[in-house]
Amino acid sequence: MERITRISSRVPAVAPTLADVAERAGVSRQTVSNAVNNPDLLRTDTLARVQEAIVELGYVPNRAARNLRTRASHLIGLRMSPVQEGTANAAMDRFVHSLVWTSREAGYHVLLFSGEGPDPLEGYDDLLRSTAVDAFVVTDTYLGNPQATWLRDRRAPFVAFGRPWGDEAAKHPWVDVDGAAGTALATQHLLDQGHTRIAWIGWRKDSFIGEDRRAGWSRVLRERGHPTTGMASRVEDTVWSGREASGVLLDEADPTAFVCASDTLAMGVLHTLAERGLHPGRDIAVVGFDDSQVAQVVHPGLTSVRQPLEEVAIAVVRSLEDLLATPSYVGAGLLLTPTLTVRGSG
Amino acid sequence: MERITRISSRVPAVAPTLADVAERAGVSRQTVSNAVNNPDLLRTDTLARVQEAIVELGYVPNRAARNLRTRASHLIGLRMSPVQEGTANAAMDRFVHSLVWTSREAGYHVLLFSGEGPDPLEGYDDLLRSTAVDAFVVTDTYLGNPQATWLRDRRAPFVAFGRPWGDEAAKHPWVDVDGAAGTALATQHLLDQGHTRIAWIGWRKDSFIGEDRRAGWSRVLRERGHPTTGMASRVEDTVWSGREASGVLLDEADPTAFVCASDTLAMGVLHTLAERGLHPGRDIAVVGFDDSQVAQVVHPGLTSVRQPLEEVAIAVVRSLEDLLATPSYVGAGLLLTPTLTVRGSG
DNA sequence: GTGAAAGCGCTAACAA
DNA sequence: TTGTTAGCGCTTTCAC
Repeated sequence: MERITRISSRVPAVAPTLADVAERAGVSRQTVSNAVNNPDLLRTDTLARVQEAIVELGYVPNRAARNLRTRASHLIGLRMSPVQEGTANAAMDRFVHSLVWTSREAGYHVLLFSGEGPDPLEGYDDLLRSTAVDAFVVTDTYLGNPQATWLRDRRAPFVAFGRPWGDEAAKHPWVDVDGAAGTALATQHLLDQGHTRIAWIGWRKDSFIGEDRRAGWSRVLRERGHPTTGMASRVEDTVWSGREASGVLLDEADPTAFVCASDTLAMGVLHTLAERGLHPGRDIAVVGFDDSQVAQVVHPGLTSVRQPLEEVAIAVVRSLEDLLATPSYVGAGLLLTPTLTVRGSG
Repeated sequence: MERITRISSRVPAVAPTLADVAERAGVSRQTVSNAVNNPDLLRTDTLARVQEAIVELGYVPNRAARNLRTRASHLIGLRMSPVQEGTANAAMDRFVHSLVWTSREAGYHVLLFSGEGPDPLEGYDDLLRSTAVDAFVVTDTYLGNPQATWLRDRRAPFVAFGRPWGDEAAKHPWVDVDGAAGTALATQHLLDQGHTRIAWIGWRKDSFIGEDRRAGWSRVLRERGHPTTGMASRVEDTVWSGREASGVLLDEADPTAFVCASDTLAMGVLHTLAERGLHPGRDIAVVGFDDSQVAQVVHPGLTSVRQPLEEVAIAVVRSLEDLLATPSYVGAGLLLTPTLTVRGSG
């Protein structure tokens, strides 16, 4: 049975199906399917014939049909949190890019969804149960949210970018960046420059990540016998807070350098310095965290801890593949080490 | 025929199907389908009974099956271009956020794919022909790329964020932001502040967008009889270029203000000012374009033209709905007007 | 190594 | 208003 006539060789009016290819190649539909998915099963000449037909017809497997049959979508769900205006949250966007790129090579695409509304978890549920996605990449645990528990209860396959803070017994796969190692690197770098009075501006105490990053700073200073008391401030993650906190610290603790939990806070420090006629890097050193675009373009360049987000994405996708394999495999959590990008500010 | 026993009421071992709901409600599968998709067709009491069964069973329609049957995926494809390190390209990320948010309300999700490789268009083709996405949102025409032609030839449904530069006869739906209006706004703002020698730093002449933005600046100045000759520079979109260009202009044209085609270039101007001990906003005014995070956090705040990306996303999704409706409808291109966010730099 | 049969879960078209 | 039939395009048995 012939299908609808092609209007042009380049743009068929109707997409060819397995059956079309099979007819053309003189084999059964099943053989074409095998040629696509298990080429090893075919005899070389059969395979060649089928592949030729595939090219001639411009056949591309229909995803919906395949998804229906295999009960998989080859889609990874990623929830986009609302934009944070006024902060330098480069990490998320860079991570998305890396994830898209990496997952492509693994045969996955990234499905973005926004998780706003009464129940932030609702989006996950629908997507999963409607078989729209195979798994999720969760970045919110990164903020200390215990939603991993919820997802596990729903048997939702997911890999977290961020440790299961406060739930060390968690059994889900995760990848994270060692914030303490990053700030230790930053602090060490400042010590190497001759600074000894190094202040910390970080987040409020209820932030696991904030405390982690703070730990790197305090550990290095204590190890070297330098003061930490009175040298630290815990504030909101805003430029304004960074500006305020650095002003107070400059007045009261006489630091010559600042390590900050974020580029946003570091930018706040730069505000204070500018207002006081001090030059970052020359008079006072400043180090931020995340190596955001802001750090890259501001004068004279903001030294910043850079998370290896490309590697994170690779590890996340690898964990995802393990998780979705049969049998499913969940490896140990992976902690990656950030680097320090040195620029003019210190 | 009873299905596999549920393990718990909350997490069924097997997702319920239409048939399960139908059996439970004592109706046919089709009626359940109607209850979900065309509730108006049902008698009130039948509808109620079916809905009750849906809730009890926690039924969620299987997307793959629906997609196969309806030949639609309710997915919008969006290509992610590689990250531009060292520039303040906030627009794309903000737009993605807006698009995700807006398309959700229209029942669409956003599928991200990366278009790298030998043929940048390959990704589009596969996605479309495999019925993975219903349509694309194309942001690259935004840079003047004529790939719209390619997509049209493939009969790929798409809406462009960006005018069909150089192809005014293009028939595809598009939404764009009036760059000239934005820079006109910026220039006018500077004139209102008393500036008369206002310099331009923009992109190379082969950039349609760059020329568009430049036109707003030059038009306003000419209208008011202020000089433009020797007041403009066309460079690469890098901080470094902005720094260089502003240095030269300051030396040779004696401007008191700069309007730039991007925040990246504006940041370059800030570098020059910092190096010369000049204060942005007080000594020299600087206006950028895009209202990036950089503009928001840098000292003393960078005045910048802000694109209404939320509105763009809304218009894009609306166009998409029109395009995918039957019969398909393509309205006129829509040009939105940006606003000016005034900060310390001018 | 290849083919035939069956069915994934859903909805368009029609019949009742 | 509701039910029946058929089939979307694919892959998983299981024959041959």
